[in-house]
Amino acid sequence: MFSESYEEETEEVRVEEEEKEIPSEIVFEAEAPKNLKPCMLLSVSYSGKKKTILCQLYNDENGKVYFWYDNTSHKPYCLTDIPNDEIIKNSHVINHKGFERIDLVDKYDLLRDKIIKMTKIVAKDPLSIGGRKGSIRELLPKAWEAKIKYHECYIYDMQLIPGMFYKIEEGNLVPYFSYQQSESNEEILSLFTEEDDQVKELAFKYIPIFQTPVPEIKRLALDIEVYTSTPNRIPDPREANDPVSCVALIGSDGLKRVLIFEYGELKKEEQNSNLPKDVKLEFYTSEKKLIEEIFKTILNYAVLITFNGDNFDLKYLWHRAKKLGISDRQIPIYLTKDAAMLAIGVHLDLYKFFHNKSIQVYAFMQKYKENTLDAVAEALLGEKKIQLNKYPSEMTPYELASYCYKDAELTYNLTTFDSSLIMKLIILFMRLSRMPMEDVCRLGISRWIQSLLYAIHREKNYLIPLPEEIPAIKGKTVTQAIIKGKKYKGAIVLEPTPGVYFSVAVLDFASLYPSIITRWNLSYETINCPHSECVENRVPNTTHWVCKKRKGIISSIIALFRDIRVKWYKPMSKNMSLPKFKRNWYNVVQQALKVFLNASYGVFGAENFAFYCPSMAESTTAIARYAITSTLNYAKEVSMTIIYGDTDSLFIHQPTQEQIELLLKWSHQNLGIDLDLDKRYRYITFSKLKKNYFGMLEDGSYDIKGLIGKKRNTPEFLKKAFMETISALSHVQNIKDFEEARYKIKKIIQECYNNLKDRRYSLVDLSFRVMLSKAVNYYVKTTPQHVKAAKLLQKFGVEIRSGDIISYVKVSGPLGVKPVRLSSIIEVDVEKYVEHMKTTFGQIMDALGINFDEVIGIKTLDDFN
DNA sequence: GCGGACTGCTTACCT
DNA sequence: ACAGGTAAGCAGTCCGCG
Repeated sequence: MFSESYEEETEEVRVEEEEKEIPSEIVFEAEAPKNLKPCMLLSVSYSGKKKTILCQLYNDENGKVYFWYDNTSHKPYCLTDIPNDEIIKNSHVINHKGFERIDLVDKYDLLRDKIIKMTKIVAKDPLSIGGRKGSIRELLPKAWEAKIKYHECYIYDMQLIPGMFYKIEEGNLVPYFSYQQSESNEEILSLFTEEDDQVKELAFKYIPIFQTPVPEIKRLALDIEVYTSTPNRIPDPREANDPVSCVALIGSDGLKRVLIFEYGELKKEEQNSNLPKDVKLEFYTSEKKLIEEIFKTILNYAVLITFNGDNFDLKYLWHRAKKLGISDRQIPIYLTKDAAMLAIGVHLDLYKFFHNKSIQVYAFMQKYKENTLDAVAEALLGEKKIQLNKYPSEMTPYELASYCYKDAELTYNLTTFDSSLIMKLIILFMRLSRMPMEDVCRLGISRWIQSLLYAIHREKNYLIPLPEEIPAIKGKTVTQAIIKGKKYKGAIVLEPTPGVYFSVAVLDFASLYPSIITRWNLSYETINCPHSECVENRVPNTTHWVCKKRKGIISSIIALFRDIRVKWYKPMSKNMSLPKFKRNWYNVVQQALKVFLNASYGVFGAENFAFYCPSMAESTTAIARYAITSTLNYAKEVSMTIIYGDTDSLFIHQPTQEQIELLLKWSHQNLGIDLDLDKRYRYITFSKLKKNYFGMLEDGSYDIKGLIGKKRNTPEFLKKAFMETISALSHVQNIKDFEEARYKIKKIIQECYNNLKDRRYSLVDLSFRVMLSKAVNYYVKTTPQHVKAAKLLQKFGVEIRSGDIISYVKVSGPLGVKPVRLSSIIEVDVEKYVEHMKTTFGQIMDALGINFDEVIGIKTLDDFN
C-alpha cells in the first residue's frame, strides 16, 4: 500500500495537478489590521473561500501571523498567439464560465530575439485556466504560461519576494526593503562596476536579498506516537484506526509538553521517566480532547516542524480527528495530494527538506547518507534517537513519553543548531527562488531555479517559452555519451598512473561549469541564436555556436551569484575581524549561493526542467573538456608530470612554483577561466582505478576517495580493518616510513583474515547494508541480493518500504544471502568474504606492492619475514 | 547440459 | 526527479562444445 507513491512516479501520463488551494470550509482567520509594521512574507497561497490570493505575514515582535488578501484585482491568465479578433470568434473560450476578458500584450520572445504580440486571456479563477477538465488552456492549440500555479503567477507579477519584509499601509501591501538599508551595499555593488549592465541591474536588485537579516521564527516541533495492536506494523495514516497514544510538543518560546492518552491501565509505580524536569507531562482520558488541545496549541505558532509530518504525523492527526468527530472548523490542517498544510502558518516537513539532494550534497556535503531522523540528527547534531529494544506499543506510558519527546527534541534542534542555520537557509532559498516556505521546503533545486527564472522573465516582460520550443529551436545534442542511455558526453577523467607519489599539487578550475556559463555567455537563448553573424563563434568539438550580440539571461544571473559569492560572501565569512554573527550570516549566504551555482549546469540537461536545453548543457561539458585538455597539453609542454585529473582538476607530481604560476597564468589568459592551487598532498597513492585514491595532505589530514573501505554499504568489520590500514598509512612521512606501514598493514590483514576464518565476527559486523531504492515488487528485471533478503523479511511479516536499508549477510546455499536477523554465524560464506577483503585491501595494496594472497597464505608474520 | 564470456541491472561513489 | 563518468558485484543470457 505504501508503494503507491512510486506507482504515481512511474506513471507515463501524469495527472495534471490541481491548483493547490486552501479549501473553502477552512474558517481560521488572522486578518491583518489596516496598518501593520514591517513583517516577513512567509507564504502566498490561493484561498478558495475568498477566491483570491492570501499572503501570510510574520510579525517578529509578537510571533503572530497576519493574513492579507489581494486588493489589486489581479486575475489568473494565460497567453496565446491567436490574434484578438480570432479569439473573439472562439465561442468555447469566450463562453467559458470562468472567462473574464482578453487583452492584447507585447512580449519579448528571447528564442527568436524579437518583440511579438500575444493575446492574454484573463479568467475569474485559477481552475478556469487549467487544472480541471475543459479549462481554457485545453481549448487552445498552444497556451503559454498556462501551467504556472496561480499563487506563483501572482508572486512574479507583483514582484513579491517571499522571505523579505512588507508592511501594510492603508490596507495595501508595501515592500519594506531597499537598496539603502545596509551600509555595505554600496561596497558590494562597487564590485560589479566592470560587469555587463544586465549583471549590474541584477546585482542592484539582489543585494538587499542577501543583506537583509532574517528573524528568529516562532515555531513548534511536533511528534506523535500511535498505539497499535500489531507491534511490528507501522500504522496507516489514511486508516487512522488506532488511537494516538502520545504527542510531544516543543516550542521556541520554551514550551515543552508531552500529552499522553491513557488508553489502558496506567502503572503508576513506574514513574522514573528520563524526561527533563521542565517537561510538562499531561494525561488525557479522552483522545478527542487531547487532539483538540494539540490543534489549539498549533495555532499559536507561525511554523510547525515535523519529520515526515506530510505523510505521517499530520496526516494521521487529520484522519483521526475526522474519525473522532472533531468538526472541520476545529481542524487547522488540510491535506493536499502529497502534503499537509496549515490553515494558519506553515508546516515545515524536515524529512522533505533533508531529502532534497542539493541540500544533502552541497549544503551538508553528504554528512548524512540515510534519510531518517536518526541518521540526520546524528550527522548534524551528534545525537541519536532513544534506541529501542521493543516496539512503541509495548512501552509503558513513561517510556513512550521519553521516546516521543526525544524525537520532537531532535526535530526541533535540527532547526536551531548552528544559530538556526536551517531556518536561515530556507528563508534565503525563499528569497532566491521567490517561493513560499511550504513550496521551498518540499520542492527540488530544478523547481527553485525554474521559479527564479520565471520571476526574471516576468519582470523583464520576456515570454516564458513552452518547454518543447527550446530543444526544437535550439537543437538537440550532437555528442555521444560514454554511458549507454545518457544524452550527451560529459566530463573527462584521466587514467591514473598507479603508484605512490610524494609532493603532489592539485590544481583545479574553481566552479568550472558556472565559470564556463558566464565566460562563454551560455544561456538557453544565446546558444544557436538566430543571428547569422554569431555562427562563427563556435563551441569547441560541437556544431553549436553562441550569441555575440545579446548577453544571456542565464549567464547574467550565474555571473552575479558566482561573483558575489567569490568576491564578497566567501571571503567575508572567513574575515576574523568581523563579529561572529556577521561571519555566520555571510557563511549562510555563501552556502545558499553554492547550492544554486552547483545545480546551474545540471538543470539544463534535465528533461523535466522548464528551460531544458540539451544543446546548452552539452556545450558546457564540451567547453570543460576543451579547458582541461588544453591545460593538460600546456602543462606537458612546460614539462610537468600529470598523474591524474578528473573533470576540473589536474594532479601534478613535484611541480616547481614557477611551473604552477606559469600554468595559472596560462589558463587565465588563454581560457579566461581561473585555475587555482587547490591543495598539496604530502603523498598520494593511486591504483589503476579512476575516482579512487588515498592522499595525505601536508597538514596531516587525509582524503579517501571512492575506496570500497569507505562506502556506506561495506560490512563494518571491513571498514574497521580498512581504517586501521589508513591509520598506519597516515603516519608515513617519507619513503622510509613505508616499510613500517607495510608491516602493520600485513598484520592487520592477517588478523582480519584469521578472525573471519574462525567466524569470530558478529553477524552485524559482517552485514552489508544496502538501500532499497524502490518497492520490492518493482524489481522486475533482476533480483539483486538485497532484494532477495528483503523478500525473505517480508515472508517473515516485516514491512519493507522504498528507502529502507536492508541488512544481509552472504551465506552458502542456493540464495546466497540471508537477512541478518534470520541468519546465524555458521552458515556464513567465508570464501565470499575473503573475496571482499581482497578487493577492499587491493585498492590500497596495489600501490604499495603488497600481494594479498601472499599475506593471507602465511600463518604468522615471523614465518613471512 | 555446462561453463566462460558477455551484457545489463543496481548501488554507491566522484566531479 | 540537476548532469555524466566510474567501480563493483551480481543476474541473466548467449555461445560453443562433435
